[in-house]
Amino acid sequence: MSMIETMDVDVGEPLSLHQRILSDISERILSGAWAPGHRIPFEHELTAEYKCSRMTVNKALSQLAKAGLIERRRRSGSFVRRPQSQAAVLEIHDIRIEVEALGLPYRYERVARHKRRSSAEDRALLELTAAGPVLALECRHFAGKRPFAHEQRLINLAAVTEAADEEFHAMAPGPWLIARVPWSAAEHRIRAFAADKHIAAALDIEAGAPCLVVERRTWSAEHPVTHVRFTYADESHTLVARFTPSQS
Amino acid sequence: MSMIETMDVDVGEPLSLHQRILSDISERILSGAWAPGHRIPFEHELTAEYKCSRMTVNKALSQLAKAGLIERRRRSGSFVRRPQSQAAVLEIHDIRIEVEALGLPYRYERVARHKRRSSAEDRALLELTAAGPVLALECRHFAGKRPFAHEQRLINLAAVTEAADEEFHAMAPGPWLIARVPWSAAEHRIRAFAADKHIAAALDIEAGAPCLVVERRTWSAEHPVTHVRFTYADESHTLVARFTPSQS
DNA sequence: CGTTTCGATATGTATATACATAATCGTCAC
DNA sequence: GTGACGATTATGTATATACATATCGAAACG
Repeated sequence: MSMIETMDVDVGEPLSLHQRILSDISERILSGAWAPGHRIPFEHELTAEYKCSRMTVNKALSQLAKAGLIERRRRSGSFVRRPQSQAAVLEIHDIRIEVEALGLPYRYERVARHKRRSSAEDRALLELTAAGPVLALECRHFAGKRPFAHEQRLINLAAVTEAADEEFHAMAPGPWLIARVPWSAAEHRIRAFAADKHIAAALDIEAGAPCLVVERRTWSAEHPVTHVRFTYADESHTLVARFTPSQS
Repeated sequence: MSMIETMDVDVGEPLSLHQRILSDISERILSGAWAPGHRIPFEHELTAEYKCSRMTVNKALSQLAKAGLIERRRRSGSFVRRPQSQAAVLEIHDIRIEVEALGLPYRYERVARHKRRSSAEDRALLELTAAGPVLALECRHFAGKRPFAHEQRLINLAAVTEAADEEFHAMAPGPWLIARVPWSAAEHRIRAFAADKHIAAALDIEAGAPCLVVERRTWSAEHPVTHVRFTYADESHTLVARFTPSQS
């Protein structure tokens, strides 16, 4: 307990053994040391290398397999996989958060609200099969004095009955829904769009200006909940999606 | 073995026990039966319910925790978490695949190729700190007779030396790189853009038309590899991102 | 009354073990 | 040669067990 502290092992945090195996192997794969197709050591070899039981190694390798980094074949071993499709994680934040991240004051405004029996168009947007009551909303989100985004939303009242009595004067429908309805699936469509007259007026931009449009459909346990279309005013507004191979 | 087959249990595939626990619980959470904040049964209770060992239950719950559906607290139990940020998975396919999925013949064309010492702009795009050789490429991707996408790419030759001698006449740089360089991280930026003269000419569209632009930066084990900007011609071109809570 | 200590409890991690399952290899009979 | 078949091998799944660790709550104590 004197000078032996000079060991150059960087302890950092005390990683659990199975996490150490996991990060060891993913690093070797991602650095290219183990190229795609390479057979990684058998469980019993790793058992020896890390001096642990097969269960621990197995848990780590199973996780790597689930993350898509390796492929496991019985009797043959485990092999480094080539990433097939570039999948990136797109974080879609609440607009208030986005605006406040820019350091600007956020303001919300409800433009219109209609309760109606779903039209054919409504049903197409919500992917509803049967007719039923829906709530149609139109809102604006401001960053400082300027309109930041325009929101057109449909809520399936059969799935969210409490929404029928909500005016959405003070609270935006997004956060309101998130707080109430557990959502099990969502689909986003992203595209470029030339502002039409209505949108241009609402966002105080020129007609024909390119806008980023994000449409989201949300389900809660098989039931369509809501469809929303956000149109962003700022031409330079960007969405960011990252891919970093799943670690733990 | 006669009429007892009328049991309304849908067997489907023989799920492993721990997968059954997993999907059971996630369904109860996503359907709202167990609301956010609800304490789910203790491991020893689930052990009794499913008549299995604690290890099996533990494995399933740990997975749910990693997927972010529940939060585990020692001594207190496991609780349903409120989804905090909407994260969706964006699949970014190779353009050839995208075009062929539309049922159209795909064609690739290299427009320009320059090898040069990196400019300040190049370094900014690649997030390079030091100067070094880069390869700048400009390409077009066709769907049938019409231009589908325009590609502007920079390759960091310090990281991918073999690219220096490649002409990219027949093969697009995307698949070429994928086949050679293991990438460990990628960042995508998505935005709407009004076509300038150069892009409009390359894509055979009108100047000022709204285009979807996807920029991707790729790293391989800490080294910047490539930066690419795709500009899509078709105004109705959409990216799709899905979120479905991680199952297995 | 406040603080400290300690036991109970639920999860976290690892082991040794067992048997199932899939795939490959070698052998042997035809 | 070749086709069938059993042995071998690596992974897949589950169990019982053990001990570590964080934390809550209640009893003990100043």
